[in-house]
Amino acid sequence: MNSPKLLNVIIALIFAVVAYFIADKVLSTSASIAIFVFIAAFISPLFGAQSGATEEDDGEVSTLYVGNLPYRANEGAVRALFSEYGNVHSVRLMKDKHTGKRRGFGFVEMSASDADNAVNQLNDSEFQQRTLKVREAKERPEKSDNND
DNA sequence: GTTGAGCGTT
Repeated sequence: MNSPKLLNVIIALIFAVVAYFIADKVLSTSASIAIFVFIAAFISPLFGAQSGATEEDDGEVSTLYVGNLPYRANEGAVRALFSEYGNVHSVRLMKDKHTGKRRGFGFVEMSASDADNAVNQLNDSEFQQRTLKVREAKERPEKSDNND
């Protein structure tokens, strides 16, 4: 199960240990325990969300390719736009790995049925005074969990 | 700080 939330949990754990050492150096020993409990309470919902599946799962999630996006557009606007046509699972705007500038295209993950509707509605449509190009993603499977 | 067809990252 590869999820970005898992990374947040690991970071939270490291942060808890670091906070424990810092609290142990600065504050007293009893207080350091309180810091650890405080951090533990912070990462508690993270574990619950991982084993509880609190997010709505429609089962089938398709990845949509969105091109011809304006450079001033952000993921929030794209997510809001696609949210009008269906349940948006995730929105990722691709940026250059060297400069960090937006390349003008991104990927939107949403339900298969809603995604098909969003493609037919948002494809060649006007967004931020620009014509959007919405299509199904060519590569990258949704199931990236292949372990022998 | 720029540009304008395209298919991507832990």
